Amino acid sequence: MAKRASHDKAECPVARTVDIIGDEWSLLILRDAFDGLRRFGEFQKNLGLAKNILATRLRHLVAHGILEHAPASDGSAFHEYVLTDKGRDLFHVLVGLRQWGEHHCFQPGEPHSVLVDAQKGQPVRPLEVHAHDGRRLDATDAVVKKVSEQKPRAKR
Amino acid sequence: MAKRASHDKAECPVARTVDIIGDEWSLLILRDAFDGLRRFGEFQKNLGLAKNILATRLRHLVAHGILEHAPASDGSAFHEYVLTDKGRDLFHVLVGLRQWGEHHCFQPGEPHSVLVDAQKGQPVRPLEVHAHDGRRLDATDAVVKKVSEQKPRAKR
DNA sequence: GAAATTGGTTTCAAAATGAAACCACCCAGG
DNA sequence: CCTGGGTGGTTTCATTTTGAAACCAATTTC
Repeated sequence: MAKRASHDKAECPVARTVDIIGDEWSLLILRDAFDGLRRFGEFQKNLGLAKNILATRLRHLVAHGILEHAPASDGSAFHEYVLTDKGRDLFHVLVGLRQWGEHHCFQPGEPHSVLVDAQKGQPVRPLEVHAHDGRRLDATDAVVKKVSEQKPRAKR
Repeated sequence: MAKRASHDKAECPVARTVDIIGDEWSLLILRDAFDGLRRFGEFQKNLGLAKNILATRLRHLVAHGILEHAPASDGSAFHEYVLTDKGRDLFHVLVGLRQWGEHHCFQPGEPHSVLVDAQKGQPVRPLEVHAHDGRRLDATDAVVKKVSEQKPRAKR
């Protein structure tokens, strides 16, 4: 009776995404993956989570094509977990989480890690949402149009 | 012994953010809040989650200053939950989740809701990460600089 | 060839979740 | 003013998930 809710068939893309990566450990695993971590032991050590939990999360991310479980690049017989293209496309999400945290989760002057442009070492710009015509949008300028409200497509 | 992990003192802003909003229901509540939902019953009906869970999540979001529990705007004696400025700053995160889902969680031709510019009705542009100097960056162009690697600040 | 490291799985207790029952307050109608 | 229904929860209890630790097989190192 207490089955865990699933949103994998929702019409809302946010719900489907959240259904896949919307938990604490998955997001932190992805953060570490973007940071270059690859090996089971690296994730486990860096995150400090139980190995069974890590194993299930990695399996899940691999099953959804976000990570790939490939032979280790160091020539050993072990394997490693690397971001796929699909996984790399989560970059914006992680940047968004990071920038919000930088802005709202630290005291003034409290040090935190920073995301910088690898070439110049300068911090990246805050994310912005832009309209199709280039105007900058904030939350009140954008609305969700449900499927039922969308214009029926031209034929074909 | 099975205490839930906490990252509220991490030096990584992603970890702190995820610690606060990194769960399925909180993210979906926020999605609905951006969509204009305000009342307890609206959230409960739209999300279909148990009332006790909703109550704890809302309390948590209010405690962290993301939602505000204010008297209802319709003049009744009830209250409603509205995004604070801090909460509205999560817009980019939700947009990121949405765009990834649009791109990766639907079959070609499968309908989904769309985030559009309220003025013109056009879909919003995909998010982009830009360097300080305006160059567009992808995941491989950006690196996290840990606190320990940062230049000690000039005096003062 | 032995010992340590890696990458897990298994086991079990503790914590979180979910469904349903319950309850207090507000509000509308008569 | 009384009553019935809607709103916004809290409580209770069963089920599920998590987390810690023990265990284990394969690999690598010594």
